[in-house]
Amino acid sequence: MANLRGGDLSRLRQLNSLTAIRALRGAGPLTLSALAERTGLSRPSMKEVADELMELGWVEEVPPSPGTMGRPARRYRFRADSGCLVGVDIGGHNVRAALSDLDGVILAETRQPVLPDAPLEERLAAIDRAVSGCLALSGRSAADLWTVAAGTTGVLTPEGRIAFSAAIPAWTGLDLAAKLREMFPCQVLIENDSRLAALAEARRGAAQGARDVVFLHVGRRMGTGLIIDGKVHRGFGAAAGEIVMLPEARWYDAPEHLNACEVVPEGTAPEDAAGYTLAAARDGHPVALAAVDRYVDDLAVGAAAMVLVLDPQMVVLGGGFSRSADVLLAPLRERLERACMRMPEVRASTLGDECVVMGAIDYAADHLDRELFTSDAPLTPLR
Amino acid sequence: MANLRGGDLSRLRQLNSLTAIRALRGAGPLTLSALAERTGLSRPSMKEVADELMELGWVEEVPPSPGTMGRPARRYRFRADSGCLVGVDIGGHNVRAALSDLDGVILAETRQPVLPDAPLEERLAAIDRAVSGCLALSGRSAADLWTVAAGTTGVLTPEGRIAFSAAIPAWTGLDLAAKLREMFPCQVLIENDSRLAALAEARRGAAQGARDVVFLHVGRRMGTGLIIDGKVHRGFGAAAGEIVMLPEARWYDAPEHLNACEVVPEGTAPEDAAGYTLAAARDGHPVALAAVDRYVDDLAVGAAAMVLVLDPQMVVLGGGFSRSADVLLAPLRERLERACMRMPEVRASTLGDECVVMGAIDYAADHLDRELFTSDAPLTPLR
DNA sequence: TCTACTTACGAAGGAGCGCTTCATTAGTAG
DNA sequence: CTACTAATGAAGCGCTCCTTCGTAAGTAGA
Repeated sequence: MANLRGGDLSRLRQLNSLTAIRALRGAGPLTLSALAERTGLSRPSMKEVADELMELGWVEEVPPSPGTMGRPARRYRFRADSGCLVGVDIGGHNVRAALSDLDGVILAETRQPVLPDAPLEERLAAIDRAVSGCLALSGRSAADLWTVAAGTTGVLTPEGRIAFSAAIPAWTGLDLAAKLREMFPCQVLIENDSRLAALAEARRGAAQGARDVVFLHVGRRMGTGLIIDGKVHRGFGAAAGEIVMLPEARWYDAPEHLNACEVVPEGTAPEDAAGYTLAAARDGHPVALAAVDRYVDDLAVGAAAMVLVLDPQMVVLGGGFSRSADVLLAPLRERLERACMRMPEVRASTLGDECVVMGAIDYAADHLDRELFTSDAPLTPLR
Repeated sequence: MANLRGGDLSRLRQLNSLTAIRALRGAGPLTLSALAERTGLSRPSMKEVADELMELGWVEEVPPSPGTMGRPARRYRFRADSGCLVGVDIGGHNVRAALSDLDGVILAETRQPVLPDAPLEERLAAIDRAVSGCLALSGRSAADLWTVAAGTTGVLTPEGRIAFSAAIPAWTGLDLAAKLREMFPCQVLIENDSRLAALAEARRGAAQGARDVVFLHVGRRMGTGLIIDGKVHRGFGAAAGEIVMLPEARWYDAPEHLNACEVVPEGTAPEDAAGYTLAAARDGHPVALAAVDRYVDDLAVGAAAMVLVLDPQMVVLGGGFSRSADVLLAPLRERLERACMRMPEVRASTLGDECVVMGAIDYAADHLDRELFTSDAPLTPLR
């Protein structure tokens, strides 16, 4: 029962303009005839719409494709380059950023290392450098920025404050949304990093095409992201997916099975320990295999809870340990098979370390689409 | 990226007609001027739309309201009576049905007792009697039926077959959707009963207005229903909410704590046992209180899992035991408070035994709305 | 009962948008 | 150079909504 407003002829024109933009975004440059066919409009009407969109700067003409029969047709394309979106992944050890055009096509990526216990200002400066780097690499300026979407570890509030972050001590309590709004003169969105990773996997990664996805971040810390009906599910208080808090789900201490294994050399840094165990398990070392078994036993409990609650089409394994998915997937599948009502597909992440920035870009693009296609306001001129 | 079709003037008229219907459904009979103001159309245009809707039978005129200044204004109302929806709750011991108009306003209700181990044909006959009864009570005929929505216990397939039902042995394997389609010459929808109860609570019960709701059916069997973003969440394989299958969630055997309590008199039928324990607990009987404590301990584990995964705005306690919500709510809240990241509101069901039929009606009404307001087909004449 | 006031009705005229039709134009193929 | 193909551009039509204005049908007060 959303919209009670009727419309007049300008509303119809607006609808048709948006339909044309949608068609162009979906299928590259199109001729007038192709556009008319796709939208169901007549050619003359389509022409008028296209002229108006050119006038406003949303669309531009490209040279006709040569070598066709008959008179060469005008071709139009959506000006995805008339603005840009930035995705930021603010992690403990790195700040990553990516810049894309309005279609979400990545144009530049940067990474800025930062220490987990670095003071607040230092991390914010790293964010600034990462974004500036992307702008420089792609030859854009801050004025071209339409949206900055940031993903970070920790529990967020619906307004974009950091309620708590174990990985980044200086982060807890920060009003990140406000800080970023000071830094960037554009729309700013904040989300949890696992949720953005889940979105990226659902849009361009292992779970492409699935509407309901459970993303499991397996690493030194456990995290999850839910995609429900194609959208990020954040929950009423932006606290969805925190099953790690439930002792009975056995997630909190699960990574210890890998860290405390005796195949790990004496004096290994805690963040590297699990890697040894997973590598040894791959080589068939029985002690390591037993540790992995205990780890997956625990992992499967929380995972089964999520699968039973949501019945997703797919489960995607991401995060640091998912580099060893070959060791983890089979036993995880086996345990889920036993526990679940209907077994979902279980896959390893295909996007790796860029998962979160990609998800941030997709999140920003989604937001833009919603603004564009659900608003009642007429299209505004660009530039 | 749903709709790539543009539209001509008839599409605009269609949009405005639907907007008018929506406005009329939302706010009773309206005068032309009021309608015009709400929809943003001019009065003359509104008149034309209204004339067309009257012609098609979707709208009719009602006598002007007397005692107003100025010339009396024509008033129009949506003809919610031009069709009807039926909701059916197929339980172990009863088949309930309710009939509503197209706005979901209940016009008749019936109940048909049936034995849990009754053969298939007998239960189907009870469904037929329950629905016929509603039609008779409201003076309608089967030809007025637009949609029949049925909720039943058990695990369903996405197509409306019964994959498994513990409560109704004869039910397992049945293609219920097909059977009901044979019986009723209209749209037929099948859903799990707990999901429909959840929908009813979210629309007209304890969780009114909440977009994300976890409904817990507590009784001799445990069940859940999820409302996410205002819609029933069924999952990819229609198996969402089956957390009772997970041993670590401690739901499966939870009711035993109440059944096996020593305050239950010797020889009590198993379905009545828990009632004694809950009643004794209300009276402060220490043994019963201890049993309730153990029960809620278990209940809270699965509930916390769902809350942590989804972060709903509200948790609603329904099902047979929710009649003793006064005994259960406080301890459940206390345990959730400890386990959860963000504490949702926890309330008792306000709809009681009619929960499922109401939910079925709401489900049918939702389906109708989607068909009406998202289709590209022009409005068809009624009658 | 009559008059003033209020509010809705209905008809007329105009503007915007999309449609169809048809002669024209700019290419390729032989 | 000619035939063929496919897009272009202009003209005319019909529909939907808009604004404006005189008229009609009630109530309130003298």
